[in-house]
Amino acid sequence: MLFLIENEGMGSLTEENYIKSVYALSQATGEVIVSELAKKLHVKPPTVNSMMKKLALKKWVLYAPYKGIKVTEKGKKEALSIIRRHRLAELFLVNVMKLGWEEVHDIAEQLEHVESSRFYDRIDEMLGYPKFDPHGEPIPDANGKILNDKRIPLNQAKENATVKIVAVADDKKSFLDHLNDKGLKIGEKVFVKRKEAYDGSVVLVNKSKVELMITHQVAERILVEE
Amino acid sequence: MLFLIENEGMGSLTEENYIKSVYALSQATGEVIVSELAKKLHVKPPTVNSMMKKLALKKWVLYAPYKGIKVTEKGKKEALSIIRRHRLAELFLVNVMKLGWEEVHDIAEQLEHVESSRFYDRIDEMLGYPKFDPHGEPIPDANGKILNDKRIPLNQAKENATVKIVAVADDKKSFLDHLNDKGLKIGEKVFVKRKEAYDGSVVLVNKSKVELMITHQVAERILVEE
DNA sequence: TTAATTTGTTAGATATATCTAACATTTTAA
DNA sequence: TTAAAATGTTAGATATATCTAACAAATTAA
Ligand SMILES: [Mn+2]
Ligand SMILES: [Mn+2]
Ligand SMILES: [Mn+2]
Ligand SMILES: [Mn+2]
Repeated sequence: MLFLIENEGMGSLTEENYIKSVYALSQATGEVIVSELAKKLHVKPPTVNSMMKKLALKKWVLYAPYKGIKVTEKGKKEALSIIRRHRLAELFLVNVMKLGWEEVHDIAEQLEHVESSRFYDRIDEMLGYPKFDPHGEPIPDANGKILNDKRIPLNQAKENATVKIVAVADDKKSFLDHLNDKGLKIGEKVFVKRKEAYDGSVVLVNKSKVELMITHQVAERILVEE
Repeated sequence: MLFLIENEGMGSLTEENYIKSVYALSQATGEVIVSELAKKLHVKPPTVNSMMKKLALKKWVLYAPYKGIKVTEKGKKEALSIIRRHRLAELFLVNVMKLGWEEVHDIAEQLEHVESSRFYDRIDEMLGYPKFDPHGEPIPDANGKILNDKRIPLNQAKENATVKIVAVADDKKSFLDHLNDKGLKIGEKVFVKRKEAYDGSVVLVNKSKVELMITHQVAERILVEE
């Protein structure tokens, strides 16, 4: 006889990574399609197909053949709990362990799967129940509530206006190394001097009156306010 | 065609756990046998058999049919590196994150597999390059050097002598909770009043002149000096 | 020293997570 | 509105890590 233990509520490391990506894509583009997920997770579409069937059984997603993927409330809660652990870990690595914001993401990808509420409760406490991670991303609270903000990508900011950098939409090392080189960081105010129509690049003036140019690729990953 | 990537030097989480156990058993009993490893890892003997074949291919162990398991220098180095990460993690959790010594082992079992030398170098640095973990176990240095000490289990200490508790040979929560109840901790000096011949229990007098009795099971897991 | 017991190995099955090849459906373009 | 392209699914294979059942070797007891 075969006993299938459903393991309600908990997920394998792989399942956790899938639901996190499903949630992230659903935030960006509404509907999630198999091929996008496959690209994001560096797997082939059939792999996504079978994993989505599995997550559908767990009620983390709704999945009908050829109809795309929708996250359920349950799946959203799961994703936010992982995102919370990821962002708390990143802030801990920067604020307590004094690592650079460009090197913490890969470590947090591992720490987010540590199973121990004591560990995360202490991190949260030591950091003073923080609201944002080192990249300016909001940290969901223990109930999965997350701040909904009105930040825009820098490439959508108006010309001849001063904006404040409040977050980055990418926390990979290569991108953050590039920002470090340009001297751009969270909290910094910059004046948007010109947006080139041809290639989407943006010319900024920083607080030391120095002019610098960033490409569209970079501008769309910098989130600003005002 | 099939390309087998040997993945030299690195090990999966499972392989890491096996070599750690092989090393631990080899320290305790010299020769490691399949059934002991199986018991320790809560798997069946055939599982150990096939994993040992795999580790033998990686040159972490020597393994001949019916001849038992021997750790190689390479395997020992691997094991000590994992033990180093485990013990650094435990001390970090106690000293920096202020968790109790009885609750850190299970978290360290997960943290020891985090792949990031930066993470462990910073922990080491923050702790001031410590020599012992919260349970008194020596922390191997980055080259795998580990202190070889002359501590003995409390049940082997002489009667009518004062000894200092320097380590515990078990860091599971149930055992440490028990020590917490008895008020016994690392650094504490106790007088060995009597060792019962019948059941191996030990009667101690603590520094407040209070008499307390511990069973053989507990005494053999407390390591003392002098 | 044979027989019983313990210990170890092989063979074959199961579960997870992945892949490729073939086929099906949906969307887009002619 | 068909044909082509893009996207998704199924079937079947591979790799890892585990198991049970059957058998083999070594150890221990009678
Ligand atoms: Mn991140
Ligand atoms: Mn982040
Ligand atoms: Mn431990
Ligand atoms: Mn320890």
